[in-house]
This record gives sequence, structure tokens and C-alpha cells, in this order.
Amino acid sequence: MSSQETPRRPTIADVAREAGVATSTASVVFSGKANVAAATRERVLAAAAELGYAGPDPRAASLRRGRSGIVAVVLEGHLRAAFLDPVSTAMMDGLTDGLADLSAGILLMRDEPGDEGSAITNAPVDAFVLIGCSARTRASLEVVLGRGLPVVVIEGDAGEGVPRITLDNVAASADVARHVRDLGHTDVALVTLPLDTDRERAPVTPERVENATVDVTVHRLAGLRQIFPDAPAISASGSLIDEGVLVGRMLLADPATRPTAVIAQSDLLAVGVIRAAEELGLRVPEDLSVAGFDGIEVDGLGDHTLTTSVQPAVEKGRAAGEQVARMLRGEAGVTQDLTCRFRAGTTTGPVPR
Amino acid sequence: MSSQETPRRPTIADVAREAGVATSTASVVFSGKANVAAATRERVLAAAAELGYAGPDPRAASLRRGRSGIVAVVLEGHLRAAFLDPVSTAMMDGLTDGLADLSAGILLMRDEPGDEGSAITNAPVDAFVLIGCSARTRASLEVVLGRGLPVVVIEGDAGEGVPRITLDNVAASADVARHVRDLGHTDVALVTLPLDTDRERAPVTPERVENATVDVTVHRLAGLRQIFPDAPAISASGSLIDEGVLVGRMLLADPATRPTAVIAQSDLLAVGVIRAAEELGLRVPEDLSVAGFDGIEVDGLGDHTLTTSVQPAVEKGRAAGEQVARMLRGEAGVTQDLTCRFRAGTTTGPVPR
DNA sequence: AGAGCTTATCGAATCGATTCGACCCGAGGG
DNA sequence: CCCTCGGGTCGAATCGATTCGATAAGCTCT
Repeated sequence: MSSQETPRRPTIADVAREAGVATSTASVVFSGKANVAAATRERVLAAAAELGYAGPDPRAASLRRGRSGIVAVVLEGHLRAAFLDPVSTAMMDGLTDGLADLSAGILLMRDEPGDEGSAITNAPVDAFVLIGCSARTRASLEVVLGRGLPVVVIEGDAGEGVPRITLDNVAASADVARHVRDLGHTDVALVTLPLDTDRERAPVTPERVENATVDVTVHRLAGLRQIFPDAPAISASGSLIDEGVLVGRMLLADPATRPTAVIAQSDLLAVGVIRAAEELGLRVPEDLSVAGFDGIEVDGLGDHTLTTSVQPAVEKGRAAGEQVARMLRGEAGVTQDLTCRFRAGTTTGPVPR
Repeated sequence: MSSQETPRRPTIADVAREAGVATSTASVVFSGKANVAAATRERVLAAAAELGYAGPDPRAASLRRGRSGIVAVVLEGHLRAAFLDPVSTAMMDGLTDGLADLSAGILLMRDEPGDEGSAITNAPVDAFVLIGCSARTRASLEVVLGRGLPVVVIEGDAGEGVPRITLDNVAASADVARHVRDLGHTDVALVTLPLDTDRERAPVTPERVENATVDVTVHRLAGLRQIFPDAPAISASGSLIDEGVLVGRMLLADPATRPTAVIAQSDLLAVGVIRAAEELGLRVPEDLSVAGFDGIEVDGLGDHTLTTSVQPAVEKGRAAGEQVARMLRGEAGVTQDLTCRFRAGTTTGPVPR
């Protein structure tokens, strides 16, 4: 009303006073948690409009309610990297779905090295979804559990009491390897995901496996090694086509030591290997069989369909979202093991004679 | 100490009592905003450990502080789509950089159709970054402004008083077109980004341009049309390689009407067009010149370097972040116009004779 | 030793909303 | 005609921490 400058934004108390009702009544008008006479509602709304009140302050509301409506998703590494991976994006999609009825927002954060002052300790969130499982993620887990918030871990082991969403990585990898073996291949090379946060691109040695911190990598490797116990392996520094090309060149450069089949732990890596093979004039699958893992749609494969194990990426995210929703309702979270489905493609074939 | 069940999480008051200090002192121990004797700090920390107190509740802190440490990023469309676009991800990267000294988290949200109860009205955030500019984004803008929070708009016009981060899309597009014209091309086709939220893949007509709601598309088109006023154009339904392939097929299928050059409004689309050309047995750039926009790294282009205009995507995000940081410090936000840099690649060449 | 400081700690107000029990009043039932 | 029931509204407590001004204690300097 007065054109004096109003130093601060109006509060619900201001609105209530203007409308001549109690603040509790005004509050109820906005939250709709109780019956309010139509006339009263009108007056409150009018007063709000008058004062330029844009609704309850979410900060205050979340304090009182004990809920902020935000779920944190903690990924390792640069945010950008996470989203270059189609599996991650598919998962995020599923996650938003799974959280839909909470109408919760998703707060992305990386697991920062610095424990103190980290976003993980300070963010006003209701629950956490941890993705992947590096040593760093484990450290983050401590912090999160300390805050007493619900946690769901995707693709990682968080210890007792923390629900997980996992894949049958071992069995699915073994399926892929078995398919390759059944085609007659014995001279097989493996391309693994990063073993640890160092992400070194280098041959995989027993001691490196011993010290590996990324469970997915280790599990898939175990599955592959069930079939090919002695296959040489090189770890890539990330799940990228370009990485696959680099590793592919390492594996295929020397005709003398060239394997007849390469199994990669991700489709992107597999595509890279195929590209490296093409560079070297090798035909796939006539000269070289290549298999991947994930079952994503990959651009640029020509007419090929990648032989791979299709993981339920969207489903993974959705499951995580649903567990979070459950836990926020006070029910116990449940660990879910999702299964991959083997898909024979056109990138694998019989051993060249 | 007692193994009685403690119904609720300890508060800072509990810790203070246990340590025998005032809550204000305990608070200061955690925030570090004032000097505390080492001995006192120890006692408080010990008490906290004893009680399992994991630090101040961020909800309460954000109420009191008036800051939640979260910045909302509003994108249009599915979150997933945003992350399939390398430009978006680069921008997000820059944004996190720009916000670094705020140590703020980023809350992703879509501009939901439903105004009420939307995340946009209820999220406890300190500021907003709006990306793109559809009609929906404009609607979101209203809500945000109503909340009186700082807003920065990337690639869109938000009206007076709202700082923008923009590109010289018109001039940069004209540069690309000029390069193509200087190579002698007169028979040029354009591939545009979506014109509106319908994202229809269809020939661009004057009335469609008239009703277009996506500023970027319109501006880039204007730049291209400065040089090629009559060039036919087809709008893609998104910035994706696959879309480029589809549109490319439409443009190139009929040898009779086939242009000698195609200018796409994004690199991904350009790559798609190149792929479509290769499908049809056309050589690039001998038979067909293709240019893009964005200057991203694209996988799978072989030895080609795309002719394009390189936009400062990371810088765009960083600039937005910095403006947000400024506004939160109470200074006025400043509109920034960033410029693209033309890059001649190997995908454009002289007109085939 | 007293004036003038700095340092450590305390109390109390405050941030802005939500929510629960109490209260009022008119309508319906016995 | 009295009593009960329930819709509508109000007061006041509460959520958990931050912060500012006040107070007390310890020191230096003359």
C-alpha cells in the first residue's frame, strides 16, 4: 500500500496481517492441508498478491517440514564425464522417473576430495544416491551415513544396511565371454574400464586388480576370466570411444600378437576398438571379433550391431529412485539385483582360419 | 552413553549441553566464524562425536543464513536431452567453475508445464540460471522473478533487468555462410535447430519462423539468410547426429534437387548430414560441402575437421556462474555477449564442376 | 595499579514457516 | 431445549541453527 521502500520480502505473517487472519490460516491457504472458507482464501490470496508474496520460503518450509524435496546424486569424476556416458544419462532418466511422485529435484554433486565443507556435508537434501564405487565414493558414504540420511548405492557395495542396486556383472560378462569362446576363439584380449581413480591406461596385472577400487570393473573382469582365465587385459582410462581407439591400437598394432577377439567392458570402448581395427585395415568380424557391454545405442557403427550384454540402465535409475522414495516414506530400502541380457550382434564371428 | 533409544537426531544444542558450553559457542566451532579456544573446541568436538552429531542441519542453517548454497539450472526438455548435447555439458562444466567460489551445488530442473507445486516455485535455491528460451522458459521466468531471486539467462532474452549471456549467433552464422559462398556455392541448403517446442522435422516456412520460440534457431537462421536469403531450410527435431542423418537424407536423396553445400546449425547435425552423404556415396567435401556450428569435438568424423564456428561453450557457463556469484554478493548482474570464432575445416571445399 | 585492548564465551533474538490442540459457532439429533 | 459434532480459525510452540551485542577474563603499557 505505502510506497515506502520495503526493505525485505514479505513473509506469510505480513500476508496474514494484511488479510486479517492468523498466520496459521494463511499458511494453510498455501499448503492446502486443511479446509479454509472460500471467502477467507480469497482474502489471503488477494493480500498476497497485494504484497507481492510469492509463496512460502522453501528454506523455512523445509526446516519445519524436515524435508527439502531434493535428492543428491553423487557421481565420481567430473560431471561432464558422467554425462558423456550414455549409461549414466539413461540412469538419470530412470532416476527422475523413480522419484517422480516425490516431485523431488536432483542435486548433482561430485564426491569431492576435501571432506570438510564439502557439498556432501552441507547440502540440504533428503537422501543420497551414490553412483559407482571408488575409494572416494566410499569416503563420501561415511559422511552421508553420518548425516543419517537414506542412501541408495548404484553399482557398488556400501556394506550392511545400505540398499544397493546392482547388476549381475559377473554372470553377464561370462555370458559374453562364453559366446566368444563358443565361436572358437582362444586368443582373446580384454579391455577393461578404469580400475581405480588413477585411471591409468595400462596392462592389467594381478596386483593392479588386487588394489582396484572400482567394483564394476573387477566384477566384469572376474566374469570374463571365468571363461578366459589367462586373457591379457588393458585398462582404459575411461568409457569413451576415443579410449577404445587408443587401447585398440595397443592391442592390434602388432600382427604377431594380435588376438582374434577383443572383449571390452563397455560398448563405447568396443566401438573404439572396432574403429582402431578399421584403421588397421582389419574387417570386423571377419578378421577380428569385438564384443562390448551395456547395450546402448551407439552412433557410427555403420550396419553393425554390437555383440554385447544389454544392461537395464534406465531401470537401474528407476529402481534407485523408487528405493529412495520408499525410504523417505519410512519403509526399509531393499537391495535389488537387476539382470543383463546377452545380445548377439554382427561384430563377432568365427575364428579366422 | 546410555543405550536408551534416542528418538531424534542430536542438535547443536544437545552437543553444547554435553560439552558444557553455550549453543552459540558450539555453533562457532562448526562454522569457524570466530575464535574458539583450542581446549573448548576439543570438548565440543568430543561431545559431537559422543552424540553422533554430524554437523549443523543444512536446512536450519540455510534458513538462518538466507542462503542454501544451491543454484538451480533450468533446462527445457528432458534432462537427458540436455546431456546428450556436448554444448550443454561443456556449459555445465563452466558453470560449476564459475560458481566455484560459492561452492554451490547445481540443481537441475526442467521447466515443468504445471505452474503450481512445481519444483521451480518450491526449491530452496539461491539463484536461477535459465538455459535456452522457449515459451515455457519464459513462463518459468515469471515464477522465478516473482520469487525475487537472482536470475541469469543463457541464450535467451528475458527482458530488462535480467542479465543475459549470449552469443553473436547472427554474425557467427553469417561468417560460416560467407565462407561457403566464397567457395562459390550458390545452391545451399540449411539445417536448423528446432524452431519451437513442437520440434517438428519439416521444411522451414516463413510462418514457422514467425511463430518460432527458440531464439538461438531464429538468430542463426537470420545470419545464414543474410548471405543466402533464399536457401531452403529444414528444421531438425533436436541437435543429434541421428537427426542430422534423417534431415540429410531428405535433402540429398534426390540428385536433381541436391544442393552443393549444406550448412547445419549445430555440429552434431552437420556430422549427421555428412554421414547421410556418405551413405549415398557422396564424398565430402568433393561432392558436398558441409558446415556446422558449435566447434565441439565430435567422435567418428574420421580425418575430417568440421568447418564450423567455435562457440565458447565452457566460457558461457562460467560467465553465467560468475554473474550469479556477483548478484549473490549484491552487485548488479551484467549482460555479456560472447563471440564465436570461425574455423575453416576440411568438410567444405569448392563447388564441384 | 588502573586504563585500554584483545580474546573467549554467553544469552537472547531471529530466520519464516508449519502444525497441533484449543476454541467458537452454527447445524443436526435426541 | 440441550447436547454433540465438525468445519473454520486462532495462538503458540517448534524446527535447528546463526549472529550480534554484552560480559568477563587476561594482558600490555605506563
